[in-house]
Amino acid sequence: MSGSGVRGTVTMHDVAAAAGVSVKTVSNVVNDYPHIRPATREKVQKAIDELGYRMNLSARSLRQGRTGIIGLALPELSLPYFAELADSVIRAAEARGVVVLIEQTGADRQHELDVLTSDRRQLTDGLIFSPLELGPDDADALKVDYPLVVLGERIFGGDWDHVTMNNVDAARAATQHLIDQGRRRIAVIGAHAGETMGSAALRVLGYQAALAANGIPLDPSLIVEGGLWHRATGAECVDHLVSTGVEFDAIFGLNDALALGALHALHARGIAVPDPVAVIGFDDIEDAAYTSPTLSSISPGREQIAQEAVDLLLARIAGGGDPYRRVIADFTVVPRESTGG
Amino acid sequence: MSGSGVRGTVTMHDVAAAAGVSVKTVSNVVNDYPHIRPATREKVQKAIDELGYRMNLSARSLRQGRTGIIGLALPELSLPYFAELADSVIRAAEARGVVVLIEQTGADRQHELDVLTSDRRQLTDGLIFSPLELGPDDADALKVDYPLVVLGERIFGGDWDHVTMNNVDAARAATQHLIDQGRRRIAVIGAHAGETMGSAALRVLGYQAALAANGIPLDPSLIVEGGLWHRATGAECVDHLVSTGVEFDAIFGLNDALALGALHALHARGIAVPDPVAVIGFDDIEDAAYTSPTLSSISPGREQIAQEAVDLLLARIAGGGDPYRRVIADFTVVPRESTGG
DNA sequence: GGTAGGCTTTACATCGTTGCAAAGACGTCC
DNA sequence: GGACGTCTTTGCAACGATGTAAAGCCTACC
Repeated sequence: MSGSGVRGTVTMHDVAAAAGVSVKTVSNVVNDYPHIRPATREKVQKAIDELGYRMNLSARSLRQGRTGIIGLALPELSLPYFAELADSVIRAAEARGVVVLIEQTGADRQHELDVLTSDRRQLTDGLIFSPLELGPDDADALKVDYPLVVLGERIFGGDWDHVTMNNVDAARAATQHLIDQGRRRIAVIGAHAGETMGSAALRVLGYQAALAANGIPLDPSLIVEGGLWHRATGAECVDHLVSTGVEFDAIFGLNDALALGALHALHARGIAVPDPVAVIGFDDIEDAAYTSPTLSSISPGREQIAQEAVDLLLARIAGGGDPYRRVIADFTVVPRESTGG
Repeated sequence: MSGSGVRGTVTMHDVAAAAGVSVKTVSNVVNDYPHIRPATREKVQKAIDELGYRMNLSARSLRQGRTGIIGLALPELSLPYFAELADSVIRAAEARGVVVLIEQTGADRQHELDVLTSDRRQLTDGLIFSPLELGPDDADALKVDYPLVVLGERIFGGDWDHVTMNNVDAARAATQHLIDQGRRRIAVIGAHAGETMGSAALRVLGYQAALAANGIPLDPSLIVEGGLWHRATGAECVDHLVSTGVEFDAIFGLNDALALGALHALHARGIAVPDPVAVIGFDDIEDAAYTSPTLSSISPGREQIAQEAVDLLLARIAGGGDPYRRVIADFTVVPRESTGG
């Protein structure tokens, strides 16, 4: 405990005094300024160790205009996909020496807008933003004066970096996988009517493309609306399908939560999976490997998305007016029991 | 965009100049100092609005020694219980005007120790800490000079506030629930041999108490070790049970992830739930309501825990040398299909 | 009319760090 | 021997806010 008085009490001044050098020299040592005589560096380091000096980060932030914190805005952590994404982002950030401040928007449009202009942006050097409700009309709101990386498919073409995946291709692959298992009456759950951007719209496009490529007619009654992609919604969609009496031999949940809800509802009605009804999800959350039956899904390259997002953001924070980039992460189909895999 | 130049460019000085008052008066207005003439307040507010002034939080932090950020250290967000806990903590914090910096310890002892002394503690006004690996021997490490609220059951009796639940009673209730369904050969999965503190030990105690209260003999072969409370561990525990040939008609997973893994393994072996084997978990994560069959569990009052933790922490940050408190959250048994409910 | 005392406002120093520019130290080269 | 260039170190002035203490302004009361 030598020298460690009240918290934050030891300043560079104290270290400088103890080491017999100027404050600036201490600063230089701490910041690895190259031109320091080894003997000096040693003296200073010794004083630092003895006094237990810790740099005051607020002071440094004030001086440098940087906090070392990045923001991550997402709908909510209780959605497993976003929890896992946050996990990956935090790990990636930690590996690069920054920390993460998480803000939940609750998938509320106004809240998503607020996050962009919140006072908290002061605390962060940049923001990784995963909007669910903003649309192309809100592009102006994204014209912010701090580094921004946008995740997802809702808004394009602005002055920011973008990390996304090929939703159309991935959904096509998911659908093709079902077709390969001999399914022809494939329901999609979680569609968003009227949208042309966003994961829902793009994934439905992929679904339609796969059907077309296989000469399977599109039956609109197999496309079920579902606003929030929660488990409960998935169950409701299945209830809807069953109650309308449509025939179907497979379900494509536009995300895993929907698919989990679907599994639940099918089970409750005594409909077995994968026969007569196969199910595939999207996101490949951890749960998918532990449901009964296990859930086939699309793995969106979560780690890759997180790392790319953090890298892009940090590069932007570091400066350099590189052109804004759009990174497309890889996906893979993960077959499990729910599609007979 | 009037007046909003480069980010952070508008300072109190600018506002003061525009309003024709001193910088301190601007500060007073911003901080709701009571003795300000309405006319002055109005002038200043007008200047603030026109210039788009935002307070520089780094400067305020430096001056006040507070950042408005609280830390939350937990094992990992990809464990649903902790994701949901983080969700609740962030909401509670937001309602009280502070933000949350999340650090993952990966359930690694050294990492848990590091978090307590990390440079990042400089950025936070206090810490909510949910250790998994620290034990009573590490109590000294928790003697920190910043506000600390500890969650869980691993360490007691130090100078910090504590939010926990009655693990023994809750586990007893879970076990009693199984007994009430006529079960007598109840396996417990996820036990930690040799521990006397911690959720595992306490929950096993509750389990034993329930057996004793019902005159059911304790069979050690029904207590299965399992270090990390992940889904995979739960599956392994069941595999172990089955392979040793022990007879059992119920499984008590010491948390829901274990129970989910157990459901998975039982399903894979064609053993139905709840008959012949009933399953109950602990934590009542969202998933529990959507598994097939749905999973009975113990709801630990997550919201309450989060709110109490944030309140205690903020009270401690605000000062006042109140005696350290220990809050015990309420729990409820949530019966679902996996126990025949 | 003078003054005590409360309400408003202000100037200044300060929080702990880093950028800047310049000073000092030292060796080299002509 | 002196000028020059490089390596080290330094003092000072910021960064943008707030605490302190004091000054100015009123009102009220004697």
